[in-house]
Amino acid sequence: MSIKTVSRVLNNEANVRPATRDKVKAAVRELNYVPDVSARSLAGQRSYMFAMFYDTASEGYLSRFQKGALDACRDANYHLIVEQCRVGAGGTADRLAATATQLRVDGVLLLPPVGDTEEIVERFAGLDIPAALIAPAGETFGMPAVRMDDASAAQEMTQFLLDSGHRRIGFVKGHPAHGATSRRLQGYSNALREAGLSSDDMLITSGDFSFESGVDAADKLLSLAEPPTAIFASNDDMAAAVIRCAAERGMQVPVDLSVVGFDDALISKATVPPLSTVRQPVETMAAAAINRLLEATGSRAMSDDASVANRSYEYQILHRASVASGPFKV
Amino acid sequence: MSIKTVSRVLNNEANVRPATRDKVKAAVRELNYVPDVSARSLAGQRSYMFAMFYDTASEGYLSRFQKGALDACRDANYHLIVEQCRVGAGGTADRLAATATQLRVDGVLLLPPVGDTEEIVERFAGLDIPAALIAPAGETFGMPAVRMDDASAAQEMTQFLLDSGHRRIGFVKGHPAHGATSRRLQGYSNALREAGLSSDDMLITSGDFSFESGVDAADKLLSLAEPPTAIFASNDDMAAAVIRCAAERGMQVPVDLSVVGFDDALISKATVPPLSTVRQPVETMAAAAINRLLEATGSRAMSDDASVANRSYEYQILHRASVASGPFKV
DNA sequence: TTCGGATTTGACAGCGTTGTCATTTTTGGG
DNA sequence: CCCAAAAATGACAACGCTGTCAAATCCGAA
Repeated sequence: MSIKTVSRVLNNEANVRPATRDKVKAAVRELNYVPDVSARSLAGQRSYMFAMFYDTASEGYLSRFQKGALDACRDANYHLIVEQCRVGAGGTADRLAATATQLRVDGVLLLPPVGDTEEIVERFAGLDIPAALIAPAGETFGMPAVRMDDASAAQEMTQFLLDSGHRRIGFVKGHPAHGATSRRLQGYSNALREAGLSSDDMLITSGDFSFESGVDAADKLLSLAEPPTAIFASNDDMAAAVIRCAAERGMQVPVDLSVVGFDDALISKATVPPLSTVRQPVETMAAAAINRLLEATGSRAMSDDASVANRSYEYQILHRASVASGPFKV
Repeated sequence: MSIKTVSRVLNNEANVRPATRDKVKAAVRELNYVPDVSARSLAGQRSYMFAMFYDTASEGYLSRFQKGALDACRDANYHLIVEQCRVGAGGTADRLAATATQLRVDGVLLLPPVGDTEEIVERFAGLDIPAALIAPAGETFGMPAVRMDDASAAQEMTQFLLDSGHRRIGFVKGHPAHGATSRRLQGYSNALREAGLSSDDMLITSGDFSFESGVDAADKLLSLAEPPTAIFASNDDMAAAVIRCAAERGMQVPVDLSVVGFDDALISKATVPPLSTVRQPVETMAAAAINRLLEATGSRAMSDDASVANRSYEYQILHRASVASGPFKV
């Protein structure tokens, strides 16, 4: 029983007699043997490692995404290296590429806004390391991408506000570096346009997904001479900030102001009233991204699911108590 | 200029002539060379990798901790592998040990409740892989531990409620597997005892750090014949749930009920009114844990800071609007 | 200028796997 | 029962570094 035979068994290669295979497996269990990942990646062409690059994800997004990715990795006996970076800073593309190279990872996950950054995406397109883009904005250079139809979700949510009778609907944008930001704004605008409403630039404020930026945006919107009767914030943290601001001004949500968010973050259940929001299948998307990388590595049979390249994932609109309907003055 | 000399320069070893060193560095920059981590860990005795094992951390905790750890890793040119596990499940200790071994990591971070699980901690004590325990409950087997004085913080917070005139103070416990859970309860009890109050078991409810468990606990406490005038929840998610429940019952916080939490999670700023809470230096503790591992690996000079072994980290009590004072009926 | 010791550099053998290819064993047909 | 082809197994180099130790170079003092 040579060392090579053991290797064959552990890698599930063909041409090993069942009896031998069993004997090896027994010994492995007996000795509690685990193959050394470093040696494997040095000698073979796989490292059993993926890297996940992110900048700043909202708390809930990071933990949900990471969970989905880790579950998928575990199933495939892979490990996940996480790395934080600043997409704005110079040399980030080089550093990420260098990291992926020296780590010999079999693939990388580029979370937003990393996968939205052309310089970085282009860099990985030039490397021969598979990269999966999560919710990217622009050019994918033929790389696998996993995304949700943010525009439709935002449009649907806006439509819901319109259906509830709202005509002046404020919008709080997300972080400009994220692809989702423009797609969500797009959906909002589409809904207004289809309803025959002219969009009022005063009603569109900028934000960066942070609670604080939501406070600023809400202040601006609620101080308007003609304030909106509903506000759609690009994520729940900012929506919660809007609710908080409204409360401070003595406004009652949803009586005086309807508010909706995006993400179904934990915070959306804690606000009073709870927020209507959009739930993304974050864990599923993370797992899908890992599976794409696995396919690229050739370690996973192309499933039907996978053959639907770059498909969009289903969102879900959660109706909670933060929206009121009624006739509003125009 | 042999390959060995390059190795010496990259590892900052002594006995390389400055001129040689410069030449090598120039070439490295020129060729964009990065040493292969797998080869390094196979040949040498360091892998430049740490592993972080966690079960389920609250969203905010995970992202803050991970950030602190990653920042510290980056400074030392280390990488971080994350792995999720279920401490309750059988064989977890073996699997974690196997993972750490096959990965050749230079150390592991055991987050709560992983580092609270005797079986797992004991397993790592037997391995020769340095392990740092984060906020552990029990025996540390001589391993480096990084913790905060949860008991003092909870006691101080409870004292604050007492000082505000509250005499019936409800308590919502955290997840029983976490060491912090009993320490926080301890602090609460201590404060009551020192105030000469007999503790009422009816006022102590169980929870598991989740929002939902907070709802259940709040329902129980607020349904009491003699309900508390203040509730101390072991974390902010549960405290937010308490506020939400109170609101649903038509109670005004803090007029009818004072609520305090623990963690300074994002959610604590979103509640109406915002929560008084305890802020832990999570990032600092994570960085400290990494530094301990670095010391254990011998790659970091023992700093003064470090010589204070297993010291506690400073918390901060944040006073926000969720507590009212006044005379309450006893 | 020369010598001895200290400093700097390099040659070479692994580290624990996998890939390649040769060798051995098994299998089935005549 | 023998032989060829197929299947199973093993020998060995290589992956890109680091550790060890020997060789080369440098330095200052006599």
